[in-house]
Amino acid sequence: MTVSRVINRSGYISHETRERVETAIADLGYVPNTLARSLRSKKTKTLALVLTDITNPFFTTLARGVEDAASAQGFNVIFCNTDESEIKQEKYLTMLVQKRVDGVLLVPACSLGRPACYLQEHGIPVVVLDRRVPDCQVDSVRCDSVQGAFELTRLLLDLGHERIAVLSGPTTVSTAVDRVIGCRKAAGEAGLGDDAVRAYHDEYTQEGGYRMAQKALAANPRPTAFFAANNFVAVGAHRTLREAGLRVPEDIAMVAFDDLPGGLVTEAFFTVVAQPAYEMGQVATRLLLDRLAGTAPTECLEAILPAKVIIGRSSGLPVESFFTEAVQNRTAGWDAAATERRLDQPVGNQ
Amino acid sequence: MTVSRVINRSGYISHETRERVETAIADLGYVPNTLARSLRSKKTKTLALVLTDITNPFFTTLARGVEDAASAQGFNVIFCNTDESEIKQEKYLTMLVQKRVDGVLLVPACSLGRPACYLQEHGIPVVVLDRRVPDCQVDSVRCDSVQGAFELTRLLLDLGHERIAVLSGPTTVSTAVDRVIGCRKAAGEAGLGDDAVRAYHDEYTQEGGYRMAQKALAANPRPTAFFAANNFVAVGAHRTLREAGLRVPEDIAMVAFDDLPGGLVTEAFFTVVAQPAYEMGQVATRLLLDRLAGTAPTECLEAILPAKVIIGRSSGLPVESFFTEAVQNRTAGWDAAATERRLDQPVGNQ
DNA sequence: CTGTTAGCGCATTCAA
DNA sequence: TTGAATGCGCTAACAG
Repeated sequence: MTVSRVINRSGYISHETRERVETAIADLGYVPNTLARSLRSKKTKTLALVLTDITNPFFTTLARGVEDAASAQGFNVIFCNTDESEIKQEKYLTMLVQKRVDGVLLVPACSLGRPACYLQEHGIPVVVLDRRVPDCQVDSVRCDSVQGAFELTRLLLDLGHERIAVLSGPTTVSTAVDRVIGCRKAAGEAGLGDDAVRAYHDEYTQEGGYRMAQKALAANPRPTAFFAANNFVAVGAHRTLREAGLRVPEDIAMVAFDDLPGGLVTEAFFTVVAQPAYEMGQVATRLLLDRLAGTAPTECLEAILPAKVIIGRSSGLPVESFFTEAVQNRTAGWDAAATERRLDQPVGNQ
Repeated sequence: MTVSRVINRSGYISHETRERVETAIADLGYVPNTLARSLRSKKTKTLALVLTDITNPFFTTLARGVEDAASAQGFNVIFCNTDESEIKQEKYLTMLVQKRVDGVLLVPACSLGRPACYLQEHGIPVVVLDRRVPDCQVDSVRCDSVQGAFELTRLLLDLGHERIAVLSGPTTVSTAVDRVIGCRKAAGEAGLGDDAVRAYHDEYTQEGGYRMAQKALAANPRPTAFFAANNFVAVGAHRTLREAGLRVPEDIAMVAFDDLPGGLVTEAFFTVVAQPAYEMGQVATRLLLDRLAGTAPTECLEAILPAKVIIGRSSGLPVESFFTEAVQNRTAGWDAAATERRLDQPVGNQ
């Protein structure tokens, strides 16, 4: 119909017919059907964000970044929680292919590349978020976990700690592995033996943190500092310490990965490496949209965003904050300027 | 094609053709197109959850309840953040009509019924969540804010407080209004004058709480207790108190609406009325799905779920917890058994 | 049990 | 500047 032209402002239309159509639309309460449009155009204007748990404030913030960036270009976002389950993840991915979403932002439930490749094989562009997937050529956006853990550990070493317990996540998750590596690296460079750092692995949850902290406390000699590899783990570990009657930082020092948003916490208690979650979401989404638009370079991009150390009371250091030095950006010039501009602003507080 | 029959397991198919089709599907990497299916069947198997801010743990938890209940029946969920803006809300609602979602769960950005009616006029069932909308016949699921505020205030009154500052949300939001009413009601019944309760209104954010607390502190005589009408406000108000060098609860007692999830907080600091966010999402979604299935009764349902008082250190009371007595449920028998079964379990911790 | 016909609502292409 | 024809991929309703 001519109606289509009116709605999409395409082609030539006389003022008269345009108005006639517009009043008819208003009278009938007509609303165009996106499904039919998408069927025809093979574009859904829809992205998907597949993540492990929207309940985690880190992902929640990231999700806002994604949604804001997407809706700025008229795209909608479907959220999918995998709960770190590969079964659920697979279920969601096939669903997304069936729905013909234009692109997917994926926080992989495991460290394998298959899921991302699966989408690519079906012609759906993917950006992997937060975690590494070694065996797949795919765009990705994340922070440098090794570097962040390295700096956080340096803090502890400078304070004289020589027995550190790393309470980390599942060994299938790259961030959990990398944060242990970064911690060990710092201890090694400080000339400490391998037994200076003891690593524990469990779920990235409060319960996991609680359990790992119990195990760590049972070690002899007891660690003098805890390194929690994520925010939930930190909270769980702290509960263990409180129940054991141990004070932080007087009896045991703590540092952690991932900030808690300012809306949730009255004061900066934990010393953390805060990842720029909102910006990660934004950058990843813009990259994905650039891919869809054909604006991005053909090779596969990898954006490593800077994290920020925020000193809270838990480490025993005087309270201040600073950026990590290592601002890697291997995106070969892609939108780097815009990205870094954003990152001049503080990325979190606790 | 016969293919359709194989995929949908509808009608009769010989084992042989079925297998032939299935191998072909596997060979070709064929994936059915949901868009075309929806266009034909006029069903998208998609719900939408429109809320004000996914960053708030209350809504985050609610969203999980929605997603879990929806995906249990094969439905997907689109999330939309309105940031309390009616403009954004309207934009999203028209988008959802265009997308022909099967149903909408709506946390209205304002207290008017228009948005809900708009959807209903377009044949999309709606369940309103968390807030009242007086001028519209629509299903709704929420907690009793008046009752919750009443009980929380009673706690303060029992401790001898006679000057209470209610730090509430925007006057356009029903919960913000109701929580003030409940507080006033408790003071009235305790025989206190109108000046015993002083109400402040601002945004439901940390900043809002911070500002309101500053104003409240400036009053002469100073209030002896703060009632924060939501979790973010509580955190902001607490920051004000800390900056003013006032201790909680020694110098000023605090109670608040909305729990902070266990994963985020190491100990129960705030005394709160915790709303069963996850269950609210679940109940609302099941109600909506029952509507879609034609299983729900024809009249308009209103489910008022019980909240739970959790005693933390902030009020100055000994720490324990109990359910509110008032478990209203005006859902006329609808799934009430299942709902209440769920609610026997604790609904939050902090 | 299997295939055919037709149409969901839109936009591309071509004709008027 | 407008309209008519066509097909996106699927399934309801029939035939075979």
